[in-house]
Amino acid sequence: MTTEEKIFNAARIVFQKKGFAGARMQEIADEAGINKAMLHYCFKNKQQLFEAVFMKAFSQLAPQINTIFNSEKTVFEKITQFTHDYISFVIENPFLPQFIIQEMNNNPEFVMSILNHENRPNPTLLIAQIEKEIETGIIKPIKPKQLLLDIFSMTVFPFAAQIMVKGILHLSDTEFKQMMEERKTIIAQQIINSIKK
Amino acid sequence: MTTEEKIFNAARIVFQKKGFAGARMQEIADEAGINKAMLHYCFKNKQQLFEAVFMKAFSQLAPQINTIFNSEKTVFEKITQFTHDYISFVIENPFLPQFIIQEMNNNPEFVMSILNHENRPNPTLLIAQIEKEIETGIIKPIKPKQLLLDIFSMTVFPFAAQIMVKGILHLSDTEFKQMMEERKTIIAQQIINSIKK
DNA sequence: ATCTTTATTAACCAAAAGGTTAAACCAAAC
DNA sequence: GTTTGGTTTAACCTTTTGGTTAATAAAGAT
Repeated sequence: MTTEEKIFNAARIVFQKKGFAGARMQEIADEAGINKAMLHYCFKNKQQLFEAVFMKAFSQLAPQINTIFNSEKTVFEKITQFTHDYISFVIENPFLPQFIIQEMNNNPEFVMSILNHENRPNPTLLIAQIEKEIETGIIKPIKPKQLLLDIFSMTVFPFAAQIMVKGILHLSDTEFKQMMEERKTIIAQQIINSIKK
Repeated sequence: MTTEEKIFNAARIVFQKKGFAGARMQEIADEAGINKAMLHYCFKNKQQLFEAVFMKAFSQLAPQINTIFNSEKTVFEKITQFTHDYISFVIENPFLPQFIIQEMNNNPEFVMSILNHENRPNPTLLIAQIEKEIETGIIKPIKPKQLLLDIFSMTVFPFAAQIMVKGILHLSDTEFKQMMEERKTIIAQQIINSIKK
């Protein structure tokens, strides 16, 4: 592992745990097991290091969504596949959702600039498809954007609010993980069940 | 408005926008229109000022939940009332969910200590009730905790991830607010529809 | 009026944090 | 072996930040 990779991984860990404002360059250096000056040798400054980490995190999440949303499947198939794949991915990266949401709120300008080009999550095609299937009579007349919001809410929220969820529902780490495993299939069933005609 | 109230309100605004680590005492003082030394005259230090703000925020959210969850209504009525009332409240305090979730993740020790006494959200009664209604045959056989998680996810997530949601679904402030108004009734319909026998 | 207590401020302080520098290290090239 | 280039570090610098202090203003009490 190159020094740059060591720094990047350390930065990812610290930024995801503490957020941009709470993270300390010294802590990142310690985590990486190198001198603080090396951070600035490899990355210009804290902001740029953070942007590298954030961009990576975001670019891991976003394209997945598009691939599924813009495939040739039916809406029901897409919902089933998305919830399953997304939860599988986030179980392996449980800090990502909270990290992205938090920094989006604390740093909207920077994040919006990312959202404006690249392979950002783009639901327009899926929305059109939902409208079509509503006309065809496959799906009940609902608002597509509300449906999308439901899907995202049910998949992402439990991870974003992980600590609170564990606290209120009295879940151990393993119980939580097991609930999330169940959700891989439950969510799609539940949603499809409530919108199919 | 007393000076202490001015400080508290200013602190609430700044903490909710920037989080604990990102907030600056000077910024809070400016927001309150007073000298920085007054902060320390009224509140011992940043941590205590933050805890006051956080506690207030949390104590606004939590008891509401209990009142509804432990009332004498049916599960369907509780779901309907909770989603409606909760969204109404959060529309007026749109920064609260993200604020609480963020600080829970960044400061778990402190927050868990709050979750351990007081009138914390306690779903045990509601869970028992759900199990009973499943036996009675009113509700399909589902896992109560998954149901609770669905309800929270659908109500809270859109506010916690507000910026991202607006960005991805291309919503203006008013469009977002209108969607949330709709959700006051949509969510309960959707959930009840998918779990009633 | 004067004294005492409570608010409020400007100026200051020490520690923390991000960032820089100049020197040391260490490989490969000659 | 010495030079040359990129790495790495210890020590240092500057700015920011939370927090303090000592002096001032305002408000009650006597």
